[in-house]
Amino acid sequence: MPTPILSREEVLMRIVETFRQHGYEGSSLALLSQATGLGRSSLYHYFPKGKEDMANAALEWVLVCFDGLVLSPLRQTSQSPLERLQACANGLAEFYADGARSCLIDIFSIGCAARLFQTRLGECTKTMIRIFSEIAQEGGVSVEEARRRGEDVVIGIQGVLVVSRTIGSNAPFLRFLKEFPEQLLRAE
Amino acid sequence: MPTPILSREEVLMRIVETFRQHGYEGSSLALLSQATGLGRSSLYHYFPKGKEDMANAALEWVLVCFDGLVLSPLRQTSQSPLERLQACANGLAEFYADGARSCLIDIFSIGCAARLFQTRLGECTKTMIRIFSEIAQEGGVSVEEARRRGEDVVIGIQGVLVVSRTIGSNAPFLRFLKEFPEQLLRAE
DNA sequence: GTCTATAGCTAGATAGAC
DNA sequence: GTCTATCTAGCTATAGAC
Repeated sequence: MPTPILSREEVLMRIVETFRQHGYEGSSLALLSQATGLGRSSLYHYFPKGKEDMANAALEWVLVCFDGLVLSPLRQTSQSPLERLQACANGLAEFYADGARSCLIDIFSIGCAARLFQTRLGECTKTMIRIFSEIAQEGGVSVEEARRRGEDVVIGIQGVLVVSRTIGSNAPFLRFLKEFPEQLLRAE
Repeated sequence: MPTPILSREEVLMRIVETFRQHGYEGSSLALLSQATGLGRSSLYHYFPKGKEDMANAALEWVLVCFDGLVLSPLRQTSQSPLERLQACANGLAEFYADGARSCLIDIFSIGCAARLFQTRLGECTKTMIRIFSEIAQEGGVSVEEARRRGEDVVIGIQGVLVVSRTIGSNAPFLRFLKEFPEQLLRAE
């Protein structure tokens, strides 16, 4: 069969999807090979250290995507904090496919992947909390309260993904997206 | 060596702990054997269908524990809704070891365990939402709003466990426990 | 860069002695 | 009930031809 030419980004997207669905330990090389259409050897060509390399690249790539879709709208200082948060909500909807996708930060915090990635995962979570806190502060919320609300938003994102996944419905996810911008900025 | 006599409950607790830490696919029979002190053959004696049997028993057992520690305080109709929720918060602290333990409902919703358990996991999540909603209604919250807040509590529990786990701190978990009873019952 | 082949290991599961 | 031994299958990873 003719090898379909996949860009590195397309390969990474499919690897990410596999890890999201099956977790680190559940993503065998056979699955990753099938998902990317690349043979085992090709995978080792792109990722010499094997599965750990793929997971690392997947995590870094997904963080780039997350930044582009979810965080960069928050930096559009030409818009109001509420407008930026609504754009961010749209980014979240796309990034998580309306709640159908899991978060790799959650997935990689389980099992032996946790030991490999825990430092990075902690950094990411703390960064997300900080960024949402800063938006709340821009919206006039006091420093301490903004810090709590930023944490609450990240808690909400992770929690609503788990709930939506377990009940097999995106309704909680969609409700969360609709409500969190005003929750973050509400008067104290 | 003399075989330590473990009750079925103690065995189950250790199996649960293993699944919580390593996930379904990451929990090899070797790990489960080591965690329980039982040889492979003994494990198959107690759980004839192997790993799937163990995971099933672990899930059912953990639900019994959760009911005893977290949900049963909510049924103490001699107390006010707020008092019951504070007792429930204490139960959550014990059940999740102040946020250090993961939730098996989250863990089993990933990978091939998801296919095995998704119906049960959905039931559990929906039941939890319903129970917290009912407490909110008892506290005077309207039906629709109580439904939303019950969902928010379950979202909060799952989310704060993920956040606490990834940043390696129980501070978010402890704050959540302190705040959620009044959040659930607050005036509309 | 992709292929086949295979090493070397560990997985889950089973058999039969005691 | 627990033990040792073992099966088959799948795993990650590597080697070498093309």
